[in-house]
Amino acid sequence: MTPRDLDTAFTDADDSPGLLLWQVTNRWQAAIRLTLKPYGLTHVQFVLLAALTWLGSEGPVTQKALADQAASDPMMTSQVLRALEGRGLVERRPHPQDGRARALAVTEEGRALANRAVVAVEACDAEFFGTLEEQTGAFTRALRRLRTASTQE
Amino acid sequence: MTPRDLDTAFTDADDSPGLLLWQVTNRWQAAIRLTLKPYGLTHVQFVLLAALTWLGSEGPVTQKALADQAASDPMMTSQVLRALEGRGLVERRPHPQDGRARALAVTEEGRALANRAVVAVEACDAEFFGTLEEQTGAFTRALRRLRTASTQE
DNA sequence: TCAGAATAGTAAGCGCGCATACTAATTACA
DNA sequence: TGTAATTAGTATGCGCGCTTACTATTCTGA
Repeated sequence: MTPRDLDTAFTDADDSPGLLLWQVTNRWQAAIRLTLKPYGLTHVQFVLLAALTWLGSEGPVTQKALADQAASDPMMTSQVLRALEGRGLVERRPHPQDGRARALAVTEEGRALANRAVVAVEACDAEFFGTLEEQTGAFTRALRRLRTASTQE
Repeated sequence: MTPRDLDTAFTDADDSPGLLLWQVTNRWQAAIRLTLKPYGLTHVQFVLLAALTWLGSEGPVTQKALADQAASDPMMTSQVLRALEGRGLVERRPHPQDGRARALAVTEEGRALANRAVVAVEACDAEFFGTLEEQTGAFTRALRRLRTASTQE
């Protein structure tokens, strides 16, 4: 197929890294959604729960700190954490030092769920990116470079 | 930082290709959104308008055919095309052969807008993926492989 | 000390991506 | 030919990603 009415530099839409990135991410999201369905978690819920579990339950973690760690925006973080709190997976106490902030903590149930779900997610990722074989490292490195580059702008 | 309470295979979250893919795509979407703002187009609107312009205005193009070409889902396609029709960028006539379908056509104004916007989008992509330099080809190939692999499942 | 700037968190709202369900028209097949 | 299966398109609804605007609290510096 040849474009007649569109002045594009690409012969085929399959050569556009942007479009491909978009399509691949949509498919990856669908795979993750399917994987997490048995655990009753959405992707963002899983990411925040896992990140909070990662950060540990000793020091008081604010929503801002969690959002930074998970690269999630503050609004989404606030909304999802309240949902997780409603399910008893997370606690949101007032922060001892900062009156504006929340002191987050994973419950025992939340930690257990995170650890069960993370196994499934990593298996899903391994399957999804498995087709890259020995090029997985280069692909991951490229993604890391793109992320930091677009942050600097 | 070391995970104490999460049993993960990754030392750092930056090693997960899935998380990186998600973050990079979010930043790319933000860049595209900013680029298309002066043209009054969202990303999906641009993709569908450009794809329809690409397909040409001679034969009757159905929404299904356009959705397949653009890898957009039928619901989104329907909704966005009605918005584009409201702005006079697209026409949605009844299909001459198939009573269920719509015969899509770009208006002159729509074609002109698509051609102006595509320049900006390709410049945005060039800037965004420019940091990959000579590895851009390998990156694009990896994305293409991931897309087809996840389709087969 | 105290007024202004910065920060943590939330409300409301918009467009996207997708799932489910439905209507109307077409196609396939017995 | 007539009925079943398929297909094009749309309504509804949910969660995501983000923007704007707002409150309450903390920090900063004259």
